[in-house]
Amino acid sequence: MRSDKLSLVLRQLRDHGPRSRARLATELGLTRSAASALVAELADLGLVRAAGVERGGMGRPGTSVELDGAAVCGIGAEINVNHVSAIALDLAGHVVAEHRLALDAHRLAVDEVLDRLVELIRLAEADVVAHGAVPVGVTVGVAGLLDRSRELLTVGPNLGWRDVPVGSELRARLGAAYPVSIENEGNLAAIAEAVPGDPNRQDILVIFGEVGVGGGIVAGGRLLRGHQGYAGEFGHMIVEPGGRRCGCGRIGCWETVSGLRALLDAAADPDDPVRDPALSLDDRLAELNRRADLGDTRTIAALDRVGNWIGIGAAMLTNALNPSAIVLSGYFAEIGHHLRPSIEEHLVAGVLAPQAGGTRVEFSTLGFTAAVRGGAAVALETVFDDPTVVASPHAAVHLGGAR
Amino acid sequence: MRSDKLSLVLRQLRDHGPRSRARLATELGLTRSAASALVAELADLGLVRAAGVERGGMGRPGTSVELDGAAVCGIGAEINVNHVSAIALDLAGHVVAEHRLALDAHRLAVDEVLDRLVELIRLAEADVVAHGAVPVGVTVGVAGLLDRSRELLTVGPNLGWRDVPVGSELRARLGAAYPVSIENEGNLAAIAEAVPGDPNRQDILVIFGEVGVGGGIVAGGRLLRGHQGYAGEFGHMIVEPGGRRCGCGRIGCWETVSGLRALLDAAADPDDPVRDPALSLDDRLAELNRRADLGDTRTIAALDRVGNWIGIGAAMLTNALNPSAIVLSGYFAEIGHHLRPSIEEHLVAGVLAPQAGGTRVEFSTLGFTAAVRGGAAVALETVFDDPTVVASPHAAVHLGGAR
DNA sequence: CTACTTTGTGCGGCATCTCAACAAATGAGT
DNA sequence: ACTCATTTGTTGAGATGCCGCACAAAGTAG
Repeated sequence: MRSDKLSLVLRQLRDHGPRSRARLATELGLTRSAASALVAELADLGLVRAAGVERGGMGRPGTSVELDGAAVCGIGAEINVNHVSAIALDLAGHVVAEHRLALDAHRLAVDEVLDRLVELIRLAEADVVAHGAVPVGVTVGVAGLLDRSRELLTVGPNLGWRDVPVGSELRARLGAAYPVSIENEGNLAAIAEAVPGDPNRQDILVIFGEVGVGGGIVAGGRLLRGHQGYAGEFGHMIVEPGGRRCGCGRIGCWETVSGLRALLDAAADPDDPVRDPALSLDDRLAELNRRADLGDTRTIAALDRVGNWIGIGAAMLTNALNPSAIVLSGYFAEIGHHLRPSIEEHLVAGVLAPQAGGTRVEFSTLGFTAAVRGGAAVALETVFDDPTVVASPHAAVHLGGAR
Repeated sequence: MRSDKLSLVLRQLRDHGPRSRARLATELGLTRSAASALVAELADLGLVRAAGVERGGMGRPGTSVELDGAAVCGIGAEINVNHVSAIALDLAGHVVAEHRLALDAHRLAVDEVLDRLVELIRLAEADVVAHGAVPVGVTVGVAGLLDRSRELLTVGPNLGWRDVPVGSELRARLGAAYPVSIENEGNLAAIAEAVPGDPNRQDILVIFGEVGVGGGIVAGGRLLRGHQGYAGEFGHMIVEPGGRRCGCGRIGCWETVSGLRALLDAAADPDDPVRDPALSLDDRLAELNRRADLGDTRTIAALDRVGNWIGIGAAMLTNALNPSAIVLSGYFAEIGHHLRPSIEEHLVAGVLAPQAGGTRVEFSTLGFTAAVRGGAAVALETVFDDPTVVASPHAAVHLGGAR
């Protein structure tokens, strides 16, 4: 009831920016009195504040109201092959804390990886509390298949994990009352790219490339999880029957022709220094960019080849989903400049709708923080769903769990 | 406000069947008094009625309440290459009227096709009124791409139509106040297969095969339309680069290997009687079924080949969307018995998630009424969104438009 | 300086939900 | 057979929250 309308107002401010009470009223179909009362309550909760005046032609100018992010934070975390990390975002999306630890998930025991992750979450939480904000929950992204309940990691090929009850393990470490949720990494990256309120970011397809290729689908502003939660495994669509063998055991998976390994195999001989495992991913990609910029034909051909395959796969998905944008993330973003022409060519060629249905090819600017940002956004969603949680005893439980 | 809770109760009855007021209250988080009042109001509107007693262990047994479909009807209609048709479904999903007219949309002018369709809609409407029900709107399915507003048919390759403002044309014929909406045919077929309340029918993929192959996606119980409304064009995913030329001008589209023409080309020589255009589609498929049952190797090989390709495409879509079921509709359903093994084989082989993510292969039982049923369901959704529309003056306008 | 427009707030009224009490209808126990 | 516990459905009192309206405040247009 009340919380429903509060939610409406808070979302309107998030999605469309600062505006006056009167404008909120007309846009949301409320009376000005109701809008005033709701804004007053949100102000009491510390979620909105005054933001100057709104001059708009004749009549008395309105006093603008805007989101006040400082009161609450959501925490996002990630378990990946080479690192664990955590981030805290306030309600307005500003970074309040960021922690990252490099490790080799393959070599360490599952328990140890989870312990390290929880340490980072605790650090982020301490930062949030020091910042004077209330942490409202944590969402952890995992590189693997999570079943419908999103508590059990069925299989994480790159981590080398199988049937790990990530949810209960984390709950045991963080406290049972602490709001913890688990989500696929690609799905979180997709959420991070979907900007609330932007009509061009409500139906998007995020393709995340590293060694593997994954991603997520946002449709109508909502994450598409599928029946069991396995949606978004684009990397294992079979696009080249009779092609190369994939790490998953199949032949011709999309990631065998568009993943990082495919690019390196095509661009460099086994003894090429760019393939030295000691080099960081960023350095390798910078070197490939440099070679392509200098006009090295082999590098350019390799980038074109990968771009072509990305375009072919993207076109299939676009026929099925008609997104407003395809956002390429992970390593794709680093070499986006050289990929764009070949991707767009195959996209336009392969999509039935004229002009490829208006789908634009974009490259993520979030780097490797995409998943954790998405996680924090998921945690914050509880506040937008019911703004009163900030004041409820539940919030005190969170702080209790943090100690 | 009120209509919101009424909507909640009405949907609960639709989704989970008859139940007592007390049960509605606990399931929906209301008090028994509120549930009683809401049920009384729905009964006044003629949307629910008593339905015997509900015995459940100790205590006083409850008086069950169920949906009363008879008061309102939604109308679905369809413009296809060989026919136009209309159907009327009451709130409980029962068929109240059904009309169909064979025609050749290619040879007739656009205006004439629309005139014929409107005649069928008027007939269905008259049946509804004679049945004592109120028609709440009509949704028309069209075999082609409809842009975001779903008023303009951008391109309908099989109809031979381009840039036809179907929405305004129908509104001009039916009356401006009459609630008309337009939707892609495959999308409506998908809605028809998604049964409200059934957890195994909330995330489904419908693949509709005739000469062309199309379909629709239902995710989380809601139709996925995509940014411009072009989602579900599975038939033009390019699965066989260097393969056969498609009617859309591209090469290797999925429908070139799984559409009706691909099956007939593989199963029969050009002079085979099964390819006689005078034969109905049903008769041709019955003949192919007969040959396969008798063990004709060429027919079986052709069916296997089509099944393999369907399985390959279905696997790609399943990796992306993880549906609970893939529903094969149109001509696929008629020969489903012979397609299933090869489809399932390729589905399990091509999907990353264990056991193909639990996705089941199913065949539609709705025949060629799928799209119109989906259209009627869309029209009825306005009643579930706000049950008070039945009593509002708006409903009177509908009747006025029908005269 | 006046007329007009628009914003934000305060107050009575209405609709709707909750809470508590009660009668009705059944099963369980003696 | 009778009583008691349990659950249902209804009723009335009270609380909550939104709407409609009136009014002061703060600007623009002429």
